[in-house]
Amino acid sequence: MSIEETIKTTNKLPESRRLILNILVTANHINDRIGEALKDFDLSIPQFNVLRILRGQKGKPANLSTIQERMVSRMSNTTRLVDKLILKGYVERVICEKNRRKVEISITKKGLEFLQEVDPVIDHIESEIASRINSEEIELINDSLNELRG
Amino acid sequence: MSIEETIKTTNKLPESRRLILNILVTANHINDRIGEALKDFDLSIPQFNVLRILRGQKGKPANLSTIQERMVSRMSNTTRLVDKLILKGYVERVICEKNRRKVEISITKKGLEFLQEVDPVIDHIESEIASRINSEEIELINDSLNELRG
DNA sequence: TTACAACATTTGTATGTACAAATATAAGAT
DNA sequence: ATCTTATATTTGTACATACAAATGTTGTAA
Repeated sequence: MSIEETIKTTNKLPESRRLILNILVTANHINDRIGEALKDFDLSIPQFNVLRILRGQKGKPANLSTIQERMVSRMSNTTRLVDKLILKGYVERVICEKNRRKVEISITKKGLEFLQEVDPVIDHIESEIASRINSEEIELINDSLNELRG
Repeated sequence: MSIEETIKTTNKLPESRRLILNILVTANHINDRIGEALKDFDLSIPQFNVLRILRGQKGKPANLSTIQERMVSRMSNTTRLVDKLILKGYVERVICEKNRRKVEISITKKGLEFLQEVDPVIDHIESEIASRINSEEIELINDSLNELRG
């Protein structure tokens, strides 16, 4: 379905706007699907991303600014986001000995086990979406999107 | 800059996740830029989209569900969003005579004039972003993204 | 050592959004 | 006419997010 059909506009859009709208609408579509799947796990998308970032640290704890710069969507309150994950027992927070301004955050065993449950569900959605186009097309999009971000 | 560099991960990502992340990160980048520009006009992105939808109606008023289905990102409280725009004098709301369940919403003269001020700023951002790739690439992305949404 | 700037996180407040329940109207069935 | 179901919007409540100010910490210069 074309972007015009999707947002039900009959107006002729300039090339640049068509592209931008298409990216935004597609991103929303993806977020909707992933967000819906995560709901079964009582997890928001930002929470899920924090957990994946922490797992990617492979044991090495991360501080708040590290998490923030790796987030897919930058957000302004990582403190409270991490609080939620601590309440659920998925992460823990220790004040850094060397630099007491910093806080070391790491994923717990429970968090890792939980992620292992969630992963296949999300992987499945991501694969299903991506499988609609072939590898060459994927590579082309990736290259172009990298350019667009400048 | 590759998606891996952008989100600063050293882990090898599967092709599908690279694509998905790339779309999401690029969409965030675009939203950040547009959102920042709109801040000068005291307008949020959803508010801006509602105004553009109403202008697209070319005088014909729209009801809430019409607005909702045309929104780039579906949202669950169009009533209050419209309230904000009414407070600013950009739109007006009239209860439909024929079907009193429906509400007819239309953009005011002030709203149209305001949009004319905002438009060139947003157009400029959209063109600047899109100009980083050529028309063929844009068309390829558009086609592929349409496929991805299924 | 004190003072000051830079840094890292946290908190307060306002605003935005999601979801479900409530309201109101319309259309059709009995 | 009354009851039920479907439709369209609004409201209540909880939660999320943005932004700025506040807190606490470190390093450095007078």
